[in-house]
Amino acid sequence: MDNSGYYSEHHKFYVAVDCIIFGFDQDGLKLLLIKRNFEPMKGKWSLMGGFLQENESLDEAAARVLYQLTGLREVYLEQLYTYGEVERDPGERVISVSYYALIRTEDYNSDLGKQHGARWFLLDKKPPLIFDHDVMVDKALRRLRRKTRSQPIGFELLPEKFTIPMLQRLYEGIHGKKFDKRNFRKKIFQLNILKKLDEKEKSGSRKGAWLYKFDNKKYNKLEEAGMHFSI
Amino acid sequence: MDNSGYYSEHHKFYVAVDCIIFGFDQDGLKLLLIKRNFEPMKGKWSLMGGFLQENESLDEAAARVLYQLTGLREVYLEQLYTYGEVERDPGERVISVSYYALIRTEDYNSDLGKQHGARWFLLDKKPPLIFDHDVMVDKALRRLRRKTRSQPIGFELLPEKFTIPMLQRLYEGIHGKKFDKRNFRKKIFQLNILKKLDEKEKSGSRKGAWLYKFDNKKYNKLEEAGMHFSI
DNA sequence: CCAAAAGTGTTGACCGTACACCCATGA
DNA sequence: TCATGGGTGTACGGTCAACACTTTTGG
Repeated sequence: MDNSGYYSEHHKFYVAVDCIIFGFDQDGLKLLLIKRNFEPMKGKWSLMGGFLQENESLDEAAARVLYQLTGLREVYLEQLYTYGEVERDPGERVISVSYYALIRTEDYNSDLGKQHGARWFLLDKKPPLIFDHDVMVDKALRRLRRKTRSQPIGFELLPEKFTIPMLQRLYEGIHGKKFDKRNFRKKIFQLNILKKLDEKEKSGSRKGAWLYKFDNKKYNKLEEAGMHFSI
Repeated sequence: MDNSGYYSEHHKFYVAVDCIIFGFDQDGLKLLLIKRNFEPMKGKWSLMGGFLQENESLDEAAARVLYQLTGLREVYLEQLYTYGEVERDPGERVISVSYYALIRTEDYNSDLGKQHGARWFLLDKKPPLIFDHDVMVDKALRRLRRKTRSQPIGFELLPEKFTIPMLQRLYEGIHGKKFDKRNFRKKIFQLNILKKLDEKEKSGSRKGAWLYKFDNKKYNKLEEAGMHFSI
């Protein structure tokens, strides 16, 4: 089918994906950033990004870019927003589609990261980023806050076995405020999506905290029913 | 600045915007659709769209496309999602950024519409659309539902002066269900964003219903304070 | 034995929802 | 006078937020 008659009247553009990569450990909620290795803005901190290729969808491009930096596949990855200001990239006109990812820092392959000059930054200690990347991060955080308020995503950021205090610290990191632990436990347990294990995590305290696993089966049932989780 | 060394390794793509245009009148919530006038899929119903040009941002392109069809500027217009499947447009690879708009059907210039073969369709009587446009509409409706649940957008769909029963019919159209009128009034008035006028609209009933205006000043104050409106 | 984090229940305020009758008027 | 849509108030139940003390144990 030749449609060059119609389509070819129009311009073509570079299309990129940029990934806002969230991670979580005992220090708090973090972002994975890289040192940009080409001009313009070479050497500045930046989100990990890459250009869309001919044979891949946007989702595939985002997954590829994420894989290149972290060695991870099958992670939580969601499209956020598309940035198309004419001068947003001073080098060339580039349309950038942003995605955010939630990964377990423990799974992350730091050798790959080193090759890209990547580093984790606590959210509130993040350096200024190039272009409109700060805006992208801000939007990602707002989306993450909204999503975690209505669905229990965020478990993607925790190790497979986790304690309630860890989960609470995660939610506090995401929302940037403290929650009452009695109310927090109440709401989490009401959802009935955790499986209690017969193990304790003893490194965080003398007493030790019980470990839990996320119960996918129960969660999927709940999701179909259309739950609401209000932290 | 010449960056061709880096950027030019990559492919370029056609980028389009597609507009989901919502309107509202006494019949209910409607969508403005056009008959596509070029191949592939010529003659099929489609969202109004257009290709991104070299000198405009995505937001500008969406506003231009909307203006071309409706003659309206300064309408509520918000980016939704970007579609980049390789085969989504069988004619050529096109990345499409979707936007949704809320317009007053009374303001709409139907002459321009006719030139594009445009027609309003009640949401639940919409024909099947080309490509992934049905998915776009579905996503737009879900976004509209979510937004109108937390912010009183939707007033953009009403004439300047409107009655509470009209407003309720609008919200019922958006959410696809009936609300109790006492509770609806209570919640609307609690927001304190309406100005009661000294006029009645008498065409809808014998008794007549009081007309109201949306009070922008009060609304803006409220919005800063971070209100929540739960229908 | 003590410091430090884990764990546990109750109450009051507010909000959402369900529900039924009178009002004004044109025909 | 009556049919039609507009307009009004209350009571119950559930959910959210505030709040303080006991438990465990390594050092």
